[in-house]
Amino acid sequence: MTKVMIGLSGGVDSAVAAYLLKKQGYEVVGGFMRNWDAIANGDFLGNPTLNDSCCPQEKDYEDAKEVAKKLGIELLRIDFIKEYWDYVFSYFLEEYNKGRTPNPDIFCNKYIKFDAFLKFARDQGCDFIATGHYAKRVDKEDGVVELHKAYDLNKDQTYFLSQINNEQIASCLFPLGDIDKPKVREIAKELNLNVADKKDSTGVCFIGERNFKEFLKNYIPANKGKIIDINSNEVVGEHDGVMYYTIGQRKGLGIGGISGREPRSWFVCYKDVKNNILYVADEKEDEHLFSDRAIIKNINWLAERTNDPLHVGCKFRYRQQDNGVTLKFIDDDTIELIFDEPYKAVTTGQAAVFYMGTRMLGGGIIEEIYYKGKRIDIKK
RNA sequence: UGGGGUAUAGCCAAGCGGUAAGGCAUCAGAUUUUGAUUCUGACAUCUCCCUGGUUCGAACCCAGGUACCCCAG
Repeated sequence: MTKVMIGLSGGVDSAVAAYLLKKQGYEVVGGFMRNWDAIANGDFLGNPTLNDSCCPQEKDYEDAKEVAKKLGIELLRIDFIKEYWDYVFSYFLEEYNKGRTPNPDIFCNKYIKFDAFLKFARDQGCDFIATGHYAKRVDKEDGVVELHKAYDLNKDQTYFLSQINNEQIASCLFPLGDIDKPKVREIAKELNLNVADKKDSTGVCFIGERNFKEFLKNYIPANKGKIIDINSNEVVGEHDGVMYYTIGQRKGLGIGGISGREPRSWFVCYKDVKNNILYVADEKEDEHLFSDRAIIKNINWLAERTNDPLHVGCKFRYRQQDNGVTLKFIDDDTIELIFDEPYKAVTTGQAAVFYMGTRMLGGGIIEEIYYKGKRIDIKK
């Protein structure tokens, strides 16, 4: 009998995924990962649950235990706190310190859920791991395994899986690939699962929904500086540290009305890390927010390598529509992207993920961005 | 201590005798397994710098203060 270890998070998605696997005839065992320890990791500022008698992760664990009991599967608990810090969080901090905006969850998948956890599962004698991600595994006749967008395009999470390789994909099952979220909730209700109505979790995985700036302050000290209007060069406000902001951001700038000017919303369009200056524009469609070309590094390519330019769909952030781009390999680890038209707020450190139809071809990390021939992510 | 101007929520700013527009910011909620974006809602009620006065009624009129700004010195 094929043995599968499902990552049970204590949420509704993985619970239903576990049920579906069982129904399909697999021998299923659950694995609950714990990757963040607020006390050990010095996570105090802005931590709303620090003083709670039971931290939310323990609540999730209790939920997962109840699900496992109900489904009649064994549940193992694994700590990856050190691995998460070493492979995901230290990278995350490095990126922020460079003034970029990383996506930790993509690296959490690459190094924790689809690597450390996979190894653990293998040691436990499992043939596959499975998760509650919304993504579809497609097995071709020739043995090739492809990863496609989920049937529920609204919940599709292939963006977060863009750094896992073919070998990892081949070792993983995604039971939710062909059903949508409402159906998942429905199944959970039919099974009378305790988590049937549990709210979807958001925020950085394992850390959760938080005041992000306060969270970062635990690791990146505040450093006040000027906010400058990129168009007029006037000082229009003061920030707490350029690291806390990201390109395209509107909230949290604290810029009020300015005498003699029409009151408008301001958007971050450039971060001068060296001089600790935040550049903003007061127009939603300001030219400084756009770019038309990018260099992508850390390429994880799942399809056949091509030297010819390829026109594909590209997401520069989660839940964004596919943007048309022409992709060209510079070398194995570098891709140049020419955009069909200028796109807004493409941000270094974020992932660019490529699609051909529903198939995810791979992805990489946005390294440099250009507009009209000029590099705009560094040096104004 | 000559002249002129302005004082309305955190910031801009309407209002010109009839019972405080709007925007920005902020906060809350929705959306969201990154950071953002987006959407919805809340947000001056011993109140309009202070003290008096006129009036049925004043942020708006009058008088006297106070603060700041500008031009002359």
